[in-house]
Parts: sequence; C-alpha cells; structure tokens
Amino acid sequence: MPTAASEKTVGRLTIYRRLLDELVSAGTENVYSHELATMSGCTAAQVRRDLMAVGYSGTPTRGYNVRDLLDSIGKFLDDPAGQQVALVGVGNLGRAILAYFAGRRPKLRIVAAFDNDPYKVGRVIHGCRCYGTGEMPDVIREQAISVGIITVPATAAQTVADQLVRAGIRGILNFAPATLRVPPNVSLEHNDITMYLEKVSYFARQGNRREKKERQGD
Amino acid sequence: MPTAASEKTVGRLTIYRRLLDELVSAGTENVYSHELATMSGCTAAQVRRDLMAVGYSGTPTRGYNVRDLLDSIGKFLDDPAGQQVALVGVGNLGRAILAYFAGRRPKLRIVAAFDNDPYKVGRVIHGCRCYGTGEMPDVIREQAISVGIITVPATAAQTVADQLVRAGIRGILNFAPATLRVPPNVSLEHNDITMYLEKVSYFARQGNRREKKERQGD
DNA sequence: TAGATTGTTAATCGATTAACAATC
DNA sequence: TAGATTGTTAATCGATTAACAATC
Repeated sequence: MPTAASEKTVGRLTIYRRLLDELVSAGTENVYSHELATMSGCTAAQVRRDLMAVGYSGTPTRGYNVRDLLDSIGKFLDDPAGQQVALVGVGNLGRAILAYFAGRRPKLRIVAAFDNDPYKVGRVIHGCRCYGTGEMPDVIREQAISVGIITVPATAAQTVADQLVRAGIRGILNFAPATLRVPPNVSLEHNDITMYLEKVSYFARQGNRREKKERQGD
Repeated sequence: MPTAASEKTVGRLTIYRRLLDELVSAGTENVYSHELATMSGCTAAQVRRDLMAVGYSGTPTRGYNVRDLLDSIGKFLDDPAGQQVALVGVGNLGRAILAYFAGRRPKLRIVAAFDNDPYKVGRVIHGCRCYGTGEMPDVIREQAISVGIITVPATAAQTVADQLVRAGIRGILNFAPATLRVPPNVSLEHNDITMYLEKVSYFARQGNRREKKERQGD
C-alpha cells in the first residue's frame, strides 16, 4: 500500500472508481488514459499520474485492465478491514445520504444513525438503525466507528463534532453551514452546499468557460 | 463591479459572508483579517487578498467594518437584479435543499421545483411550487431562471441537464453521481457526496493533519 | 516494423507564503 | 509617537502541462 496521496488525487480516484464501475457493468475490459480523461473531465496526464500513485501500471497496447485497476484503486482508497460510519441528524438530508449509501460500499458502511426525535429512535431507516444521541459514545465504541457525518442544524454542529471526537472518531464530514473546530489529528471535510450554489451562480453570470473540471479532488 | 475572481476566492468569500452574517447578529462592528482567518480556517493574508478582490479596503487601526464589508461582498457575489434558481428532483435531498434555502438569500432564490411524481406536482414544498418536468421550458423562460440544481438519480441526470441547457440555463449544480456534459458557456459544479465521504475516510485512516482548510473555494 | 500509449522528467503556471513600506 | 494592521511586492511551493524515450 503506497504512501498518502494528495487531496486532489484522492478526489479524482473516487471519480475514476465510479466510471470504472460503469465500465465493468458495460462489460468493457480495457481502457486508455485518454478515455478515462474524457469521461472524468480530467486530463490524460492526470489520469496516468493518479493511477501511478495507486501503484497500478498499464500497457501501451491495451491501456489499463478495468477490473484489475478497480481492484487496485479499492486497495488504495479502502481500509482492508473496512470502516464504519455514523450519521448524526436524520432529517431530509440525513435520510437522503442513508438511502444513497445503503449497500453501496461494503468497505465503507453507515452502520448507525443518531437523532433526538423519539419517533425516529429505535427505527431502522434505509437499513440503518437509529439511536438516541445519548447513546453515541457507547455505540461508536462498540461498533468501532471511525467516521462521522454531521447533518444537524448549524447551531448544534460544533456540539455534535465535540461529542464525536470525544467518542474517538477520526474523521468528520460536515454538512452544516458552520466552521467546525476539531483536533489536528481528526480529518475534516466541509460539504458547503451554499458555497456550491453561490459559486455556480457567480460563474453562470460571468459566462465563464468552466465545462467540467468536475470537482476533482480538493 | 470588479472583474472575475478565481474559483478559490469566490468560495472563500461565501465563507466570509456566512461568518460576517453571524458577526452582525452578534452586534460586532469591526473585524481584523486575522480574526476572520481564525474563524474561517483561512490565512490572514488570504483574507486580505480576497477582500481586496471585492474592492473593499480596511484601515490599520480598526480593520474592516462588518456591515460595509458584507455589503461589498454582496455586491460582488450577487447579481444586482437577482438570480432565479430551479431544482429538479424533489426527493429527500431536493427537499433538504429547498428547506435550507427558503427565504435565505433574497438575491438567489429557488423559485421552481420539478418532479415527475404527480403527487408532488402542483404542491408547494417549503415555499417553492412544484411543476411537472414537461413544464420546464416554459417555467424557466417565464421566470427567467438562470441556474439549475439537479437532484435526480444518476441515470436521469444527463437528460435533465440537456433539458435545462436547452431551456436557456447558464449554470448547473449537480448532486447526482454522474459526470455531466454541458456546453462550455454553461457553468457546472458537481457536489459529489460520495467523494467527500471517501476522502474524509481515507484521510481519517492516514491520521493526516488536516484541521481545517474548510473547503475554501475550489 | 509502425504507431499509439505508457511512465518519467523538465518547464510552466498559479496560488500561497513571506517580507515590508505605508497607514491610521 | 509607538504599534499593530493594512495593501503590495517578491519568493516559495505545489500541481499541471509539455516533452520524450521506453514499451507493447
């Protein structure tokens, strides 16, 4: 397993993986870097460099074998032992995420949801059991959960983040419109939906050429 | 109005705006670049450079006036005439976005939602009227909608994008796990939730120091 | 072999960081 | 005035792009 890749490379690898999944479904056996490039919106040079980062090599005549490459990317991105994820805040957004990830990645599963609403606690939502927030420390430790998703209102986000960190979580994906403080050893990503909408609106006005780029990484 | 800023600068400006909104609510009158820096996770130098990009100047003794700065950022990011937004796909994610943006930005409003479900068509969801997808061309033209949000399943995303582009939309924010093709004059952002989760999980394992950075821009 | 693609190195580009005179 | 902050310029850093020999 190679050493840590850049944030951008990791982001692009997740895009390649989705595209390769589709190629497998379509029965495609081999793919060239420039084909992955046009599909992903990245450049062929980026694709080749990223695939080198995961330690997979292609051949000049056939490009990359789709199945083997998918396997190598999986080995690189996924924890071999699997990682468990918890989601806090079972509102519309939380339910959307639970529905989307249900059964999608065997190595990265949302195994517990938390909410204050007594009507939700105890139920199974999109295959995921919902617990009361007071049970967070116990459930997170018992199920060896290492990543937390925050889909609560902004006012509660920092409190939830602190609870997750105290319970031993190593990474947080935050959807709340708030800037969180976490210890340096905890990985933090902020999916700022407002930012996305304001950015796309700004550049829509500018009429800028921004076909693709996707998001690729960072 | 200054010329187009970089993608990263625009992204950070949206973060500053949220923080400044909070400062106004708290009654704070002035703020220094280093204060905005610690609140946003950016550096003080980035803050100063970004604020210069919007054409606002501070003073060495008092820093920046919160209200005036907020006004300048608004003039920079927002269309003075306002921009109308449409959302396609009123599932859990679509409803979450409608709820979140309801009445939040007067200059950037989601004025129409579209869905195939006859049960949803005709209803008002979080203050936004829901139309049938067949009405997209007419509604988009009549209401001068310039930005579209795609929250449909991946299999339908490209079709919806094509419809939006044909109806005259200038920017698309895509939440579906699919790489879309749009003309070069249409701004495109892809909010890839899977990518976020896989990235945070990867770096959680690496135990990397990644406190903050937020997302800031790009 | 001929030819397109691969892995790899050097050049380019842009943003971040550091440094500093000007300012209140 | 003294001192911290501002706007601005130069140096640094990292990623992207371009170029090319090696490969099947």
